[in-house]
Amino acid sequence: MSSSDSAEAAGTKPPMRDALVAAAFRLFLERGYEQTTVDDIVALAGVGRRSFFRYFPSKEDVVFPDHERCLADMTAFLAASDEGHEPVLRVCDAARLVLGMYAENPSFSVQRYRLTKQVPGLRAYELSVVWRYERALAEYLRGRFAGRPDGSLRADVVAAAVVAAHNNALRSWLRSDGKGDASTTVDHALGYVQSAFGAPPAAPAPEHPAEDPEHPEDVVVVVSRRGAPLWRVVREIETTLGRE
Amino acid sequence: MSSSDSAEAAGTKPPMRDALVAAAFRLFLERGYEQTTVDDIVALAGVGRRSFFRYFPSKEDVVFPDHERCLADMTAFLAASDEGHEPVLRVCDAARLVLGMYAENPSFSVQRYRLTKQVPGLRAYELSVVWRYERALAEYLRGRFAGRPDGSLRADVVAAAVVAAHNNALRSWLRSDGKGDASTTVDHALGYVQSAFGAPPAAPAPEHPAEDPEHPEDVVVVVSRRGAPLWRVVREIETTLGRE
DNA sequence: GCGGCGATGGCACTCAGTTCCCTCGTGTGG
DNA sequence: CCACACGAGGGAACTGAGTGCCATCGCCGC
Repeated sequence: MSSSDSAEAAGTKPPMRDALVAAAFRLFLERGYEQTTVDDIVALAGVGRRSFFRYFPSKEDVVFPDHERCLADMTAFLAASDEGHEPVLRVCDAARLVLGMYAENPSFSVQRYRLTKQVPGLRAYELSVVWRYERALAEYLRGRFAGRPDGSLRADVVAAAVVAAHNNALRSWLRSDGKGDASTTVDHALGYVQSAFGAPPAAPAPEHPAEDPEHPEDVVVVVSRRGAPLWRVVREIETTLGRE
Repeated sequence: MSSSDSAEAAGTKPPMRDALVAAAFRLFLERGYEQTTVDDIVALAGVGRRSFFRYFPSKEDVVFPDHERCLADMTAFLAASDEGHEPVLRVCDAARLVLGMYAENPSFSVQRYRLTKQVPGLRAYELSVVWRYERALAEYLRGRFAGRPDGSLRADVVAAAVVAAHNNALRSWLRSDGKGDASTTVDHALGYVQSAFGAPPAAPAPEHPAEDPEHPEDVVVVVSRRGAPLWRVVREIETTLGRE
């Protein structure tokens, strides 16, 4: 955003912006989001009404004051990725970046979660924010999957799955008032997505001594194939091994 | 919605609602969405301003006049599903239901697509609509996956993947001005999701005579497991069989 | 004819968001 | 020292979406 540009570059934070966020959340928690007008917020913060809209293009934006910066961080993270990184793993790490932002201020995140949960307008706004994250992931994957058959489809589906897994873990963490360990939960959720799309789970610490990933001689598979499609074989193995 | 209740029951359509939609789209296409006020619409339709908001709770709703009914249809479809239906396959069929609504009026769908593509407010609104579809799918899957480990996570991820695949195919169809066959495209996209989540692709016409899905005796798998995770085994089989 | 009653129109209001202009402090060149 | 530009903030007035309230009209049963 325009405000974070100069602020981030100079390292100084505009006190007015923070004052507006603080005033807004006090009123939102006291009497509810829709019962609070912008005039109420600026009156409490002691600033002019016009200044509110200088810092936040809409009333909803004050609820998500740092998503613009986080989105920029994620975009930069993905742009800095090269061919050496496994694509699905990379977008999972990008998702972890977002989780980190939530985990920085647990109490603030929990308050906001309670707000967005019960205010339809804020839920809709949050959707548009999440959509931009998902688009960023999908765009990155689209570039990495270029050439593969159904590259664009795979990119969209994987991005949606990663975002869904991230949000599932995040919401579960937020529902527990930010008490537990967020990264553990999200690692597990993203591991499921990675396993579903054939990518290795994020370094699950090999238990066996000196296992060389180049020579998977500890995996011996004998398949007697009589025309069964792959999904049938996979399901057979899943039930045989007893659910991963 | 309130209006479609009585209309659907009686089979008669309120002419006023349709007149408002027609007037709105004429103006939206002529001078753009944001350049058209609700007063313009009601003036062209020859009705009172208050009546507009009786039929459409917001200006955005007039762009999606039948999604409320479609969402109800999908909910009913899922509610009518019993244990006999494979869950992932079932939500894919539910997604096809939505596609059918778009395919009913190709020209209208294409016009709306062009509109939502370039108006941020409409894109945000469409997200909230899509979100409700996704929630309906996820709720259904949550019920079907109850008991499985990570049932809620799987439900969210699969629902998101199905919606993403559906939207990818739908948008590709809309970009081609609704010329090609929409269901073929979406079948292919949903087939990818089904294969990714171990569910059978949509009835790929078994080549072998009288294959009984209850007795998969034509699949013989022998796995010598020495601590390898499932994804390694699956990858091994994939390379062995040569990519499905 | 009379009294609901549902659908509609009309008016006034709130509030988000924008436009335009003012003020004030700060620096800068003459 | 003064004039002037400039940027941050303040504030009045405006547009437009959405709501509440009430009057009106047509229709139906009695």
